Amino acid sequence: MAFEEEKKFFESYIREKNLKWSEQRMQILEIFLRNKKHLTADELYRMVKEKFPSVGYSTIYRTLKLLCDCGICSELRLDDGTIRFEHLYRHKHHDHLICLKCGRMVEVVDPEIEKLQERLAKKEGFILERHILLMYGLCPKCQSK
Amino acid sequence: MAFEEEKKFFESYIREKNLKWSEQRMQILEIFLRNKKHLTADELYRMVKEKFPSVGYSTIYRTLKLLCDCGICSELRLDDGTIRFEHLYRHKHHDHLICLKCGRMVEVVDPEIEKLQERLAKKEGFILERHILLMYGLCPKCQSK
DNA sequence: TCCATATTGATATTGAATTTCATTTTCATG
DNA sequence: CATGAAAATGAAATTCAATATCAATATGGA
Ligand SMILES: [Mn+2]
Ligand SMILES: [Mn+2]
Ligand SMILES: [Zn+2]
Ligand SMILES: [Zn+2]
Repeated sequence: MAFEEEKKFFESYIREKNLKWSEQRMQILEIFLRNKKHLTADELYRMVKEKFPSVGYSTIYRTLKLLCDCGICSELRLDDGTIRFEHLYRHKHHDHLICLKCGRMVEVVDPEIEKLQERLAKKEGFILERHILLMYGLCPKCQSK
Repeated sequence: MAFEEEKKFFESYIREKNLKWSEQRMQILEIFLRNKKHLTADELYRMVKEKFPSVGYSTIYRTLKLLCDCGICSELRLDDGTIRFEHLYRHKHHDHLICLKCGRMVEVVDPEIEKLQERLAKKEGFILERHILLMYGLCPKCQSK
């Protein structure tokens, strides 16, 4: 099976916290990793359910929480309130371009923007910890329709 | 009473849409405007309730929706999912610095950041429509504690 | 193997937001 | 002014994602 590294990482986190390994947790992790980023909890639930029909909704949420806690995944709250989960393990910080028509999400980083944010914060006396930048518009494909 | 201009503006919007003027709507608008920005629906509800004890929760939500539709107020969805409403009438676009400790929100704009966002979007072929930038950190006061 | 403890999944519960609906209010018309 | 059609209101019911509860099950150290 794939994603041995992430699975080992998750397992050590689990051991460290005196939690227990479980088939469900590993299945959820694998399916989360196998699929492209930015799934909702419900989308993930349906995918896991296909291979593992007995899985409960709560287990999805509980496992996602663990995955967020250990840094494998991270929650992204969009403009409309929906929460999507994205890969964080060995992924650097990035912002998002989101198509208003088809929902496509492009991951981007602009070091200059990041730097200017720091400058802006400093001007107001803030010490920045993190930020969220969501840019909404039309992707190339959706512009021609 | 204050905010005559905004009230007139709201009233014309209401007439235009063949809706009806009501005491509640005007009270809600006035209290929304009177208070500093970034209230939650519930905070606004409580404030309106003080002067107008019979008001219902739904009327708050319904009026906030109208105020958003006509451009007097706008919804700001924060990182933790809470929705706050802010003044939009004669207020320009701005982003937010938010203190993680005390919740203080500072409104900021950096034209360079805005420009770089456009550049970044163009690089990916996107046509930008809007964006949300939330910067979280510690405000000056909260740094010394 | 034993067994304390964590995990699971069905179900119930939460809380913000919305919908429903009987009653009240608005306002164009006469 | 009245009148009445249509909109607005507030209480209550409903929605929906997320969380909590809890009896049954699985895990893993001794
Ligand atoms: Mn992403
Ligand atoms: Mn603001
Ligand atoms: Zn698109
Ligand atoms: Zn502060």
